[in-house]
Amino acid sequence: MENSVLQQSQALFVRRWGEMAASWGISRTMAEIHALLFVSLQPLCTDDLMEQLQVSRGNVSTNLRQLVTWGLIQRVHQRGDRKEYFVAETDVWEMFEIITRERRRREIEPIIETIDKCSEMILPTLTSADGPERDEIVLYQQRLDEMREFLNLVNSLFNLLIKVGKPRVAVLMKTLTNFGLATRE
Amino acid sequence: MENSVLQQSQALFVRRWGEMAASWGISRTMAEIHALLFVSLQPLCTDDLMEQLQVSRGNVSTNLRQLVTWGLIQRVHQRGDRKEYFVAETDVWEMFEIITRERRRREIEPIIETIDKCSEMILPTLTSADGPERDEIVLYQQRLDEMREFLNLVNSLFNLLIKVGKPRVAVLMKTLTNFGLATRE
DNA sequence: TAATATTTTCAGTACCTTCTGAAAGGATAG
DNA sequence: CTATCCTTTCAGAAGGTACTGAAAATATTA
Repeated sequence: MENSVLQQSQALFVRRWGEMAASWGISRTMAEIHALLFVSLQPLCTDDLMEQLQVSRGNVSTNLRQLVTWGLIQRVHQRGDRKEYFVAETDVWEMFEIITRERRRREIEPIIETIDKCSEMILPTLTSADGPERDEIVLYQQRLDEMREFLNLVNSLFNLLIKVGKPRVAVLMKTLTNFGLATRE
Repeated sequence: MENSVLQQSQALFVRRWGEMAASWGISRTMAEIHALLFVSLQPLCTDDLMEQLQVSRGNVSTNLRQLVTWGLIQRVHQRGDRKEYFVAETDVWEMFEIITRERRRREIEPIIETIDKCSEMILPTLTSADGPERDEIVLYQQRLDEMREFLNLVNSLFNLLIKVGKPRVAVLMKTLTNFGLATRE
């Protein structure tokens, strides 16, 4: 089969998507598999993915399983074919929710917990220490608080975005833009 | 020098910060150096960092240079000491702006450009193709558009957040929360 | 100027993640 | 049941990133 313009365009998208994911700490191949399913009209099977991405069966299998666990793709069956096929979640907004929920749980929550623990640790010393040592503790406490506050903000923003959801994003953006203009000094 | 509670707490924070950064595709050591400077009252020199993080001089030197390039830390000089010392940008909001600006430039812009290019590529074929092939192209175009729209939204949100800035974030959050409540079905 | 202190660079090494390929496991058809 | 088709697993290999340590470069002092 010759390479159609459509295939060339899709290959370009898939490659770039993989590169972007790699720089965000996500396996390149996993992202490429997801991208390929995302742009495909028909479900794809393991052999399709192996051929198009030139990777091994084991690699495809492992990454498919992870993508299913994330909830970013689903198994589907074709009548009269034993093979398993896969389709991607194609609602970009849903994808956003899935990814941010999981990454917040894995990477934002732990750092928030750690910050709280760090604050607790130094609490008793704040009352006992004095002089330059006390200054150091107070400053450290301040910086922890600021970081904690910022992470709270990020969390709230994501929650809000997800709650607002796709249908009302346009309205939200308008509100935000107005806000930006209205409070400009 | 014995390990004070303060030092233990800071070490905990530094370690966790490094782990978090690593899962976001940022070098663990670079993040640890930044975290250590962030929680320190005094500027630190290469030897301080080498000792506390147990890494080599070359490693510290390279990562310090990168952090300076990012604008996340600055060189400072101590009277009567030849050594170079470093301090971190401690305004969390400023840090956020620096990091998001750079990462958007490196990782969001390229994928947006690629999506536009992918769209352009298939534009001519849209008029010529027909039947199932045409369906496939139309669907692909739709998915590209949705993704493009989503990335635009993300960009706008970051721009707005940065423009609003630290002092007015509280007001922004209140506005957003009201919005969330007001449009809830 | 030379002597000394400090930083930077980078070739080689270590480490960690991802990938391969083949064997084992599992499902379906005959 | 056996044969066939397909998927999963995982030990070892490959590849890529980060690190070390020492030599070179640079800066400071005398």
